[in-house]
Amino acid sequence: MPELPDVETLRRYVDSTSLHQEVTSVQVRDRRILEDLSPQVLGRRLKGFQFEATGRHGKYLVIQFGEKRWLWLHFGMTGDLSYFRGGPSETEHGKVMINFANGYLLAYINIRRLGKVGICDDRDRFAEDRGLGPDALEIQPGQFINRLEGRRGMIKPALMDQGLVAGVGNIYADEILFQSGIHPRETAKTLASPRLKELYRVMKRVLREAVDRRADPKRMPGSWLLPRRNSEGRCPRSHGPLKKIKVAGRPTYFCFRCQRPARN
DNA sequence: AGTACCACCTGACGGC
DNA sequence: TGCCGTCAGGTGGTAC
Repeated sequence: MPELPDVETLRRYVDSTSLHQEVTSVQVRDRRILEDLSPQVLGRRLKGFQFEATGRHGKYLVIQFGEKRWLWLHFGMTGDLSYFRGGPSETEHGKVMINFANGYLLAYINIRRLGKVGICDDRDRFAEDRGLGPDALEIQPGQFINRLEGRRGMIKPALMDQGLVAGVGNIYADEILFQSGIHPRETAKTLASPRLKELYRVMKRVLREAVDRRADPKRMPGSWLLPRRNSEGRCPRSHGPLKKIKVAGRPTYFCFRCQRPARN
């Protein structure tokens, strides 16, 4: 799941469920999820504190629990959160369970365990320390164009490069390129600045609309690629069959009519 | 600088 | 039914 719109949806979920209640204990079912942190230290740091505020940078969710105390979560490909009343045993794939004084708990779920959870004390340096570029919903057009133009590589991997722009993953990269009419293998260098500006606008619009729809594929507009992103899918504009290729090792869907590769 | 490939993981699915 | 290969919305490392 978790690209920017999914993580933003999870952030709002935490806001609406888990703030301003005392943490009574923490269980860690799989310590490999923790980055440079033992379950004991995590429990000790959180116990007695309350979650006060949330933030997000790209695909990272951060939760403040004190002055200069932040819990950060990355969800990998299969991460999720669930807030419920009951015992931690009720979530088979819950890897980190945070128990609150009201008897509810917030479970960090991750089937494939390709995610990480950690603690940091400097929110302002978080993105920099992890080598993340500006958040895709915060980045300014000039910044975006500067970061992409002149690159010799393909546009799709550039769009997904978290060091350039943070938040776009495989699914939304396909959507953004589709709506921009850009072939995923096009080199960034061949995209003149007006086209990059258009790409920027489409990126923002797609991500905002996806957030508005709570990142739920069933809610996405019929004009989007996302709901048809499978081997039988057809382009919502040209009605031609979607092509499936690998770009930078990732499955990539596009419409060969609407997304013509530029001939240099 | 860019690319290709591997590794980390588990579960779902199609083919035989 | 059951086994097996392949694939999946992420990232980091390595080698060319």
